[in-house]
Amino acid sequence: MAKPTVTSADVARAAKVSQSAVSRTFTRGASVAQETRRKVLKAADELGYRPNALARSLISGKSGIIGVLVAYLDNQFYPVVIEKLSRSLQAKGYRVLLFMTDQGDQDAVVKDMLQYQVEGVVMASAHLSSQLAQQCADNGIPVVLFNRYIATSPANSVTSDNLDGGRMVADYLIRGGRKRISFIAGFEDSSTNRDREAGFYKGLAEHGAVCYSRGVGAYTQEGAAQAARELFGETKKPDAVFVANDHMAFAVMDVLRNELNLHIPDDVSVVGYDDVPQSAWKAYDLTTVEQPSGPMIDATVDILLEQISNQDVTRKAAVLPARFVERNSARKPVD
Amino acid sequence: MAKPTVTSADVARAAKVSQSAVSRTFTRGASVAQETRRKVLKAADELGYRPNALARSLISGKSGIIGVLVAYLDNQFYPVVIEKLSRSLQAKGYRVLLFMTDQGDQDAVVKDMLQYQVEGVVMASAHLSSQLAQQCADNGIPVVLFNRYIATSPANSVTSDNLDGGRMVADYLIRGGRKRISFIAGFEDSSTNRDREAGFYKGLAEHGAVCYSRGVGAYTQEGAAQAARELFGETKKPDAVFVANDHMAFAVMDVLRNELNLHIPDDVSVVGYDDVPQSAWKAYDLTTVEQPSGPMIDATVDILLEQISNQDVTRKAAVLPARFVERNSARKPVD
DNA sequence: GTGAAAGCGCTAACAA
DNA sequence: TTGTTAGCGCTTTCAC
Repeated sequence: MAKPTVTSADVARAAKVSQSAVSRTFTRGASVAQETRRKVLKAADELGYRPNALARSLISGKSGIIGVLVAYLDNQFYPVVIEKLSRSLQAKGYRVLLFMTDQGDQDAVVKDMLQYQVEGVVMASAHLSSQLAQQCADNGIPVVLFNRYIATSPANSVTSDNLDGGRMVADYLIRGGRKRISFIAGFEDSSTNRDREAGFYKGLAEHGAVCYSRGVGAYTQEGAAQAARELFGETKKPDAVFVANDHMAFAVMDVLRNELNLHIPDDVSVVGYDDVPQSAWKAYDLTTVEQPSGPMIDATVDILLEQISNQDVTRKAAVLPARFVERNSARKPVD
Repeated sequence: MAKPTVTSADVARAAKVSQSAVSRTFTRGASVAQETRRKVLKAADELGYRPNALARSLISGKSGIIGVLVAYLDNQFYPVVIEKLSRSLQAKGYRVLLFMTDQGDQDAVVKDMLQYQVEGVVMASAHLSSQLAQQCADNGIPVVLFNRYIATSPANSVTSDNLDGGRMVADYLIRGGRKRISFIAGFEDSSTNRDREAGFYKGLAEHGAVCYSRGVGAYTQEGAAQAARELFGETKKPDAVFVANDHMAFAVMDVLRNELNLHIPDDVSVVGYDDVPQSAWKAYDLTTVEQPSGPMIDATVDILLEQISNQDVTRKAAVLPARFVERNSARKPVD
């Protein structure tokens, strides 16, 4: 288990060249003669040399690390995002330093990221004090708030058009002949929930309708299940429910079917939001609104890389179009 | 957007102490006088100083970074693992450098991790050339193969008792009165699949039974669905099927119910493996075998940290007990 | 194209 | 306890 730590100096010695020649050989775009390069690579290979990225970062001022902050991975939307983000960043030559964070320790986490000289930060944490993004901005580090925004923050944001998405849901349910349409919220103070709910109400209003009843699921399945039990415990039950995300919608469907013996979509229409992979699973076959995670990731990476290279610090707010995905958990409009 | 990069020297100057005094103040366990520490902290706070972790790592030889390699996050088992692993490591003062890897680029990824001076590596990638783990071992970096093992590798491994798990499934199905019991495999060359399958056959044999038919799903839902269609396309259909993981089992259940109009568990018993969160969702209510992800992560972190601090490089192979989880996708033994 | 020399920001002896 | 002094392994002028 020897770990002799081969350095560029060792390689230089073996190849009988200067240490800088070794450095140049491993630096893209440096001018090295064919022959020198060959000698260096040969020696490096024999010694098992690998450049120390930390030392390189120290002097170059570029760590090649992007910090990613996530609150939880229960909702499959986030694993999908992490996978795509990670792959995209890797392809561009960056690495992901991943942090899971609860509300409590966010401050320490951001501090830690900063110490590791991350070149950019992606925050997909639901609760997010606007101060944290500010802290990064103060250090000149670009931040992208993913799937959330804070109006007062200097941070960039990438979201999908939750307002329009909510509106589409309302429109679809009304056209499907629904009369008593309810809503189960996520976190009431999250931007995603606010926009989806506002768009939903607007859509109802366009048809002269209003929301029949309302519960709060706090983006958890237990919360959503409980909210469903309450909303459907009334004598005059809703005939449709818009749930603020798919993750909660699955729990709602389970309660409606298994505890309340309601038939979906005949007795009640259920619509979710996100279009996570499970929505397409036949046992749920959930009508929902797609958040285009691919394009959202692309936008995130674009903004980040651009702000890392340029000093352009214009605040960007990308809003990608939402797409209604019709499946079989909500009664279809007859038209 | 100034980014003046405050260094310890700047703080020293402001606090009128030496640069080393600043360093000591930010080094746990160093001896600094109350008064000195106070002055330093005050100056640091005013200047907005944060120690550069990269510089620190360079000299201390400890990066505080653990590399984590994952192949894909479709199967919810892995997001759960990543979340727990990440939280546990953070709590112990380490950070996670996350890499998604396909078969093709594994080599480059490991090279990259090594360059970043990771202190340990967790590999949860399904296909894994034993050579990679070897490479890390050569550099004296502890490696834990998570949920997989390679007999010929010097790497540690943490798994659950897949052999016993497979055996329990066979036993349960037989005791449930099943006669034509089939198996849908994952990756045939993965250790998880090999052990689950071997244990399963052994369990059948103990009752004098054999496997009725067999398909391969390659741990994908499409593959599993196709395998199910084939196995159940025969005139004499199976009356039970053990699917090598939950992720595939959901797809199998969907095919059985929606395409073949079979009733679960009356017509056919389905048993999965992993006990991912979705298994408890009522639409599936999948009987399965739990892999204890919590204890598995604990073991992983323990092994890693111990080998990082000690030079004890004894190869460890932790095998945690599996637990049968009875739900309602398989006919229950009457006993 | 190449080598010498000067650091990047920090920790860790070593004296004082 | 404190300051001084070497570097950690690398990139990057700068002459040659």
